[in-house]
Amino acid sequence: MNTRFAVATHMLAFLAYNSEQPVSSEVLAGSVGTHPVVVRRLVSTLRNAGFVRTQLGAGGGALLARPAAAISLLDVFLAVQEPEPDLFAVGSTNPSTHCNLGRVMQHTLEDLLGSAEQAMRQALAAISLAQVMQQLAAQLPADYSGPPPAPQSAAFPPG
Amino acid sequence: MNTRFAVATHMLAFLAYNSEQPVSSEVLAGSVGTHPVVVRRLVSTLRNAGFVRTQLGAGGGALLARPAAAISLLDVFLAVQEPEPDLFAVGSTNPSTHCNLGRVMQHTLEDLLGSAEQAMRQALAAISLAQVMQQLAAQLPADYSGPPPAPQSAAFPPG
DNA sequence: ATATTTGCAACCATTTCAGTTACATTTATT
DNA sequence: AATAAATGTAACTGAAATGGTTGCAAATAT
Repeated sequence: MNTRFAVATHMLAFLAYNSEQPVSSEVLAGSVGTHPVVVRRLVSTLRNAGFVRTQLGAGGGALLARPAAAISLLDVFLAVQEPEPDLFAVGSTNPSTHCNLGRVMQHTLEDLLGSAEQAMRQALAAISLAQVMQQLAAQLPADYSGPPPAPQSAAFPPG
Repeated sequence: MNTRFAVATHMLAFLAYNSEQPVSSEVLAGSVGTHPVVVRRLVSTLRNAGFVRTQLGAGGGALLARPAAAISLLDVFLAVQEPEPDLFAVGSTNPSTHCNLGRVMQHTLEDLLGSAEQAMRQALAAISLAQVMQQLAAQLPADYSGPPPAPQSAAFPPG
């Protein structure tokens, strides 16, 4: 799997903390550990999905577009994965249509493996960005574990 | 994701049906829709994992090494994926160690997303190859839906 | 005006993957 | 003993995906 889901979640968490003002792609890239253009690509996707909004021009950047409690990890997962990922790639196989087993195998696997994928989706749906923040706060040093710090504070210096 | 899991499951199901005699990589490749060498590569993996055994030489091929009820789809999944797949690729990100959020994000995501992956694994663990066979039988034409047909029958002509 | 920043297209290097070729080895059959 | 059939494995290939990078137009704050 690619890193987009993990990176997108990381970015959203950052935005949730710094919810006061726009965060530039450079700052986000610093925290996430990638290139600003990579960040902008992902932000673009998240903007189309309605999770963030962006401000152009100097002092611009990305902002969370809805409360962290209103974004589930399943939302994020679906937004950043290419259309219909088909987690187990059953659809990418080419079973023989002349072989009876081959003919029905694809359908059967889609059924059975689909249930496993569904389980994963339900687990992701049960986690909101707000919960991610909570878990993060519990692991941050004591002086940062409260609500979002003052705008552009040193809490998250762009490494 | 790659197609190895789906293909391996297809192959195992084929072997479970034709449990009487060895099945050649060519026949398997015919049903699965790939190249015999690709089949042998996968068979090699499944053999190391203890799911199939193989017979060298003329008339040789692959055979199921244990009852279909004793192979879960999680077994197959784990055997066929490269070591520690890390479904969500959290470990492949490089969050900044200078940014407090970056520093704990990886750990937090591994925790939270790990629970989703765990849900998927449990769902896979709950499905045995025998169940796959059952579901297959239900979808095969009536004359094939019984127990395994006679050895080398026309039930699954290698397309 | 100027500096900052997004948006986006284009390109590149790396990796992964499945398909393929080639060939040594093993074994059944005659 | 000879032959044919089959596995085991290494190596190469082409295509696709992925993430990084450059470049530049457009927007906007100062």
